[in-house]
Amino acid sequence: MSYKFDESQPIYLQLIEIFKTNIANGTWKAGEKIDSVRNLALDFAVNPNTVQRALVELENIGLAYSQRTSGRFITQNQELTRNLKHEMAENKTRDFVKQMQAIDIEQKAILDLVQRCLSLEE
Amino acid sequence: MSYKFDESQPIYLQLIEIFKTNIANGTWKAGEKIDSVRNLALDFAVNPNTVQRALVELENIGLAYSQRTSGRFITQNQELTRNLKHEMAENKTRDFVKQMQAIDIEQKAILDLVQRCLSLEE
DNA sequence: ATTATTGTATTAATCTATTAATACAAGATG
DNA sequence: CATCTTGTATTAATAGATTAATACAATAAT
Repeated sequence: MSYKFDESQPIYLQLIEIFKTNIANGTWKAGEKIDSVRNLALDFAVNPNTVQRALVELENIGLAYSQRTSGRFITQNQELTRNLKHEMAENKTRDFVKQMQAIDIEQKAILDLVQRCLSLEE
Repeated sequence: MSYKFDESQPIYLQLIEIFKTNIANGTWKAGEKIDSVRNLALDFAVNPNTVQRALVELENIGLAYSQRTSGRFITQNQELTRNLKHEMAENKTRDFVKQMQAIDIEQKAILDLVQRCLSLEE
């Protein structure tokens, strides 16, 4: 694995984002077992406590649960994982539009930019 | 003024973003004088050193310059301020699209979301 | 039964962002 | 000339994120 972390943000927050992304895009499926804290820490080359902190957050929002000795799992609740994807998509869109409007980009120009960016990848 | 800062990122980085936004959207025009470090610090309710740090960054990328005792100014170079707007717009678009693709949203869905978000504000 | 692996908890150390308190230099202002 | 306002620099203190080194509890694996 081995990610590059952004220096401008705490690693545990970036881990949360990565984990949520894994759930949203189906890399981590509902009910599936997650790799152990220690292994994840090795993969991401960070301290186990940092991973632990991010995973506890994931539990707090109901996306995962842990079983003391058998490991940690993604929630069985497929409703939740599906919602996550939509929520993330809508939040990111809202943020994006807000930022574009803050620098005074017109509606049509926003759509054009997105379209152009998408068409670069076909 | 008085902004709410995000706890997930250093304030000086958020200040840089705010200042760049001010330039990009024309709030701070090319050649104009900026408020003093001390006043900005009061406005944003942060330490003068934090403002100073952000402003030095602004100078490093050529968007501002300081005159020892008369104050600090936005660059006279209108080319630069115009470019800033375009660069920011393109970067934000690229980031946005990347994030949306990371959570497995299809091209058409991305455009739909943006369009829906924009139409909510007319 | 023993061992290995799991999550969890604790405590100290380190590093960095921020605050805070100043001081200095230089030009503008009165 | 004296004072005020600039930007700038320095140093110490504080707060929070991260690392580090362990230890414990419970259960799965052997």
